[in-house]
Formats: sequence, structure tokens, C-alpha cells
Amino acid sequence: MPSPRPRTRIQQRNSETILAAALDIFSQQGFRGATLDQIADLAGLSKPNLLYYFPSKEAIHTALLTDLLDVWLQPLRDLDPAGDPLAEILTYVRRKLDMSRDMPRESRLFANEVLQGAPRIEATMTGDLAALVEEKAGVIHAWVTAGHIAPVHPKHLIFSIWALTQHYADFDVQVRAVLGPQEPDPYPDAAQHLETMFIKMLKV
Amino acid sequence: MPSPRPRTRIQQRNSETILAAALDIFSQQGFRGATLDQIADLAGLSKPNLLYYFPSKEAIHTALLTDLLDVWLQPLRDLDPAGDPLAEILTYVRRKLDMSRDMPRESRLFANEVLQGAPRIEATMTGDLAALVEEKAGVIHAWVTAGHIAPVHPKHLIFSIWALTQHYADFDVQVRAVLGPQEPDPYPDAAQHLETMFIKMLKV
DNA sequence: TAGCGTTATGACCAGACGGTAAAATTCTTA
DNA sequence: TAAGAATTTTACCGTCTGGTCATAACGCTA
Repeated sequence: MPSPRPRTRIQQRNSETILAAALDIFSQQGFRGATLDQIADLAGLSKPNLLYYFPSKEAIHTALLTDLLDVWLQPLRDLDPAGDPLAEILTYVRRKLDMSRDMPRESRLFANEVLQGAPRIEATMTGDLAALVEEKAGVIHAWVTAGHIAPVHPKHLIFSIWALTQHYADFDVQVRAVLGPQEPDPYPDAAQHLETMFIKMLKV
Repeated sequence: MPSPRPRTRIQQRNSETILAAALDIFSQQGFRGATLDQIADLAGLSKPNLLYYFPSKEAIHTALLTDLLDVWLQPLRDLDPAGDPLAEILTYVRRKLDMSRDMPRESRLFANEVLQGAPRIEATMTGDLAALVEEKAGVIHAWVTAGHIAPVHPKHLIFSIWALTQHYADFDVQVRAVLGPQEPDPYPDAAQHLETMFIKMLKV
């Protein structure tokens, strides 16, 4: 569920400012690495003032994660059982890659959390997430059975899509270090590469 | 370069114990999330005793990372330009996946570091790592040009291998949450999935 | 513009943390 | 086995950090 809506204009504005700053800091430093002072500084507020809007550091982090999970899984929810199988999967890949490009901080926030054992979203992982994947894996399995795409392990296909697309956000510094400064934007090549890859993998 | 060799038996044993404990803690909590007390407890030493063997928390972390990088890149170094192209790449994938299975803590240690901007291994990233990938990308490019494997962007192929294999270590809790308790070992299916995937991708 | 609820600030606290100093203990070897 | 080196422990320090509290400033509306 998304964070409760603030009631006044000032609350609205400051809550957003805080969450934006917190996303910056948490995604770069992890939960324990981030400090309230850093977040407050970046938000242009004093620490006590920040704690006027959120009861604790934990609460800010939780608010970010809960808001994020909704957005994060939307592309998978949108996978349409009635659509063209290959096109549906390619669209999913494309949208996930676009999210890595446009929301790298969100990707890293999520990665940080999962890396450290997902202590704060364990329930969602084994609940909503597992159920959603179960459902969509069923869709993919049906496509395979019907001969619309090549045989593939549905859940591992989904893992592959997550891994390949999120890698460009989570390991951004490594990607850029390897490509060198003359290749400032990895994404066009990545998109091309992934599209080719999944077509070869899934075409019957 | 690897950590300097300890001189006495006790130093040997305790250094190893400390590094083993530190790997556990750092890989699970990140650098700032880990505390010397945690590491000392797990190693069965007092904190000052621990600091008798390593001058600082930073030094322990650096020792781990430097030792690791050597091991981590070995499979890529072993990619043989004279070998059979498809077999070479499949072996590389296989070895990286085995490393995720057998050294998940090392994978997460590395992931934590890169996620947070790789502040402590920036030099290696843009130096040795970039050079190694440049060299091996050349090998792959030559294989493509010679028509031994299907056309592919060499560096993004390498990224794909990293992403797909390390995902199983770094996002382990998510993988297990999605697969559910009746599927306790993801690796056999993952190995099968990845092999099929890369064969389809690379076969001419 | 007075009054009241909302928002912001400064001073502060308790605990955690990385690290140090020096004394005490254990180990090695001459 | 005694001396000296290596190892371990006890007590401690300064700083950082999440969070509190009382007070002050602000801003809306009657």
C-alpha cells in the first residue's frame, strides 16, 4: 500500500522532498550506511524537522520501499495473456530496461534490500511477489505448451529478465568502467543486445 | 595483490578466522552496516584482539576485496582464444554459475561494493578489469568475425553472463521466495536454463 | 489582527561504534 | 626454565547517530 496522503500543502511538499532525498541517500549507502543528517541536509531541513514528518529512519525507508514495490512490479502485471507472446515478453524486457535507465536509484534501493536478505519486505516477497510470478509463469507455460514460444523454464525466464535489465542500473559503475568514457550511454546497445537475445531464445 | 602472509601459526590461523567472519558479516550487512563487534564475536575474539591483526575495519574489508577480485575474474582469464568458441563460453557461464552457488558471500560482497559506487576498487575497475574485458571482448569479436558464433555485442555478452549468473547469489532470497519451499535448490534448473539460452543465442 | 493549530529550531541524551593504551598472559626458544 | 617476544584482555576515549523535548516562529482563518 502507498504512503498515506499528507493533509496540508506544506506536508505534501516536505514529505516529497524528504522521500526524494532519502531515495538518493538510501540507494547509494544502504539502510545502515545512510544517516538522518545526510538526508536532512539534502532535503534542506533540520533533523528534528525531518522527524516531524516521519517517526523514524525506518519509517522513511519503509515508505520508499512500499511505494516502490508497486511501481516495480507493474510491467510484469501488465504482461497480457491475450497478447502476442513474443511481443509481450519483448515489451516486458524493454520496459524493465527503461526502468533501469530512468529509475536507477529505485533499482539500487531494491537491490540493497534484497542483497541484505530483504528483512523489511520478506512478507511481500513470499506473498504478493511469489503469487504474481506464479500467475505469470502459468501464462508463459501456456504459451510454451501451445507452441507459441520455444520451450523455456518460465520462472527462470523471469529471473533472467530481472537479472539482465537490473544489472545495468545496479552495476552501473562497472558497466561504465568497462565500456570506457567514449561510450557514455550503454542503453542503446543494451536494448539491441537484449532484444536479439530474447528473440533467438524464444522464437519457435 | 593478495594480503601479506602472516608469520606465525597463530597469526595465520587468526587472520583466516577474522577474514572468514568478516566475509560473513560484510557480505550480509555491507561495509557500514557491519560492526567490528559483530565480526569479533563471530570470530571468537575480542575487538582489541581483532585490531591486533588488522589495523582497521577498512583494512579488513580491503583485504577481502583484493583477495576476492583475483579469484573472481579467473574464469574470464581462462577463456581460451584457441578453444572451441561455443564450448569456451558455455564453460565460462558454467564456472560463473558454480561460483554463485559455492561462493555466494563473495558474490554479495562484490555486489555490495559495486552497488555503492565501488569506492574502494575504482582503480581496479577502470584498470585491470577494463583491460581484461577489452582483451576477451576482442577474442569474442574475432569468433564472430570468423563466423564461429552468431553476431553478438561482445561486452554486452559478458555483462549478460555476469548478470545472469551472479543474480542467483545476489538475489538468492528473492529467487527462493519465488520458487517456494518445494524447490529448495535453484541451481540445476538454472544451469539447464542458461545453457539452453546461450546455445540458442550463439549457435550459427 | 488575534488566536490557534502547524511547522521549525536549538539544546540535548543515551547508546553504539571505531579505535587506543597499558597491563596481563601465553608462547617460543635459547 | 628463564627471558623476551607474541598475544590477549581490561578499561577507556571521542565521535557519531537516531531520537526527544521544550520553545519559538509561522500561517491560516474567524
